[in-house]
Amino acid sequence: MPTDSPESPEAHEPEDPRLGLLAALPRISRLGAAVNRGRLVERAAEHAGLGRDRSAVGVLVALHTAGKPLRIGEIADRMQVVGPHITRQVQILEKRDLVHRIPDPHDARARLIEPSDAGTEAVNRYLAFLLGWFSDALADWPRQDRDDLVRLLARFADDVTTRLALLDDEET
Amino acid sequence: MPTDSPESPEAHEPEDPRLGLLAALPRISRLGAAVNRGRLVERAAEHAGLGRDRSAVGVLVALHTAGKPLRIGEIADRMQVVGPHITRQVQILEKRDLVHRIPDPHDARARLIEPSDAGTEAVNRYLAFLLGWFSDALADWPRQDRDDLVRLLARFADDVTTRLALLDDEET
DNA sequence: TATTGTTATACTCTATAACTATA
DNA sequence: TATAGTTATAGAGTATAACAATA
Repeated sequence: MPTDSPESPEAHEPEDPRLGLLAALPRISRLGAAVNRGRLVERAAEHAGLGRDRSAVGVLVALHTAGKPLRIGEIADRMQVVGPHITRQVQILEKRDLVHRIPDPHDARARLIEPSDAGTEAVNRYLAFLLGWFSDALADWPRQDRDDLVRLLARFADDVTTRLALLDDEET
Repeated sequence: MPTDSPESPEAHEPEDPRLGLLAALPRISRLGAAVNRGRLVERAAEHAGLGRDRSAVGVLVALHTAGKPLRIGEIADRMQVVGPHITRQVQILEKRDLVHRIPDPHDARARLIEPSDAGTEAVNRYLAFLLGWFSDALADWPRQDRDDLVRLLARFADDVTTRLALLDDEET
């Protein structure tokens, strides 16, 4: 029995939005775990010939998403990790010829990280595998719901990303 | 230029649903990272007096979500990790008196893990902090969008969880 | 014999600190 | 002096294998 309902004006009383959100948090967590470190992504990586280097795969995905070569720092920001971690993942990827380092024309301190042909092909296979799996999961959904989910989820994630950046800034 | 558009019959041509999904994947990943291991959850844990034990916090959240004592194996399943990991996190939590082990009346091999009063209070503060932050992020959204997001996200996550369980089963 | 959990061990992920080179 | 990146090191997160106790 709710303790904080000073009035109940109508049958369609809008419930506390926090209740739905509370239920959503663990689900976001599980979803994130599934996309970041479950057997599904393990399989996808295997299918793409990427071994079991989750973090290095993340770098390739970040490069794919950006659609252009990125500096170490940019990759670190997008992945929400610190620089040295990316330095090492990139070294691993470079040893496997999945990425190249090219000089940044605007700054001699930095290098741009660019996927090789093999890297591009691998990340494409990786994403195609994941995409197929999630498409199957949504196959029975009404188109409207599917569209809404993708649209709202994108907006939500972008809002959250923006606010997290503010949080980090204010920490400095 | 798209290479796979055999026809363009109308302005509102429904685009390939995979395109939106492709854009959604990295966002799910970022969202998951924010909820599972960013500075936000670090702050929330600090605010709740839970130190920096992300994984142990996860156990407390799992217990809170379940609303009842859970066995080690059940916690591991819900968190998508293996048993020994949970054994250790629970040992840490027990040392801090944040959980208790009680015998499982139905099976002498197992024990049920139950949050202590301190553990319950801590996880409540933790979730309240997170919930407040996410509520703020959604504060400017139209109520309809907010409701849709929460509803569709929950359904999606549950679908995915079900399908992941099938994946694990078929691996055995 | 199968299942629940624990112990022991090792590998991956990620952060902090100290440093180098360029701006 | 500030910024981009690297090296070195340490700690958290997580898995696998071998085992114990109970079903």
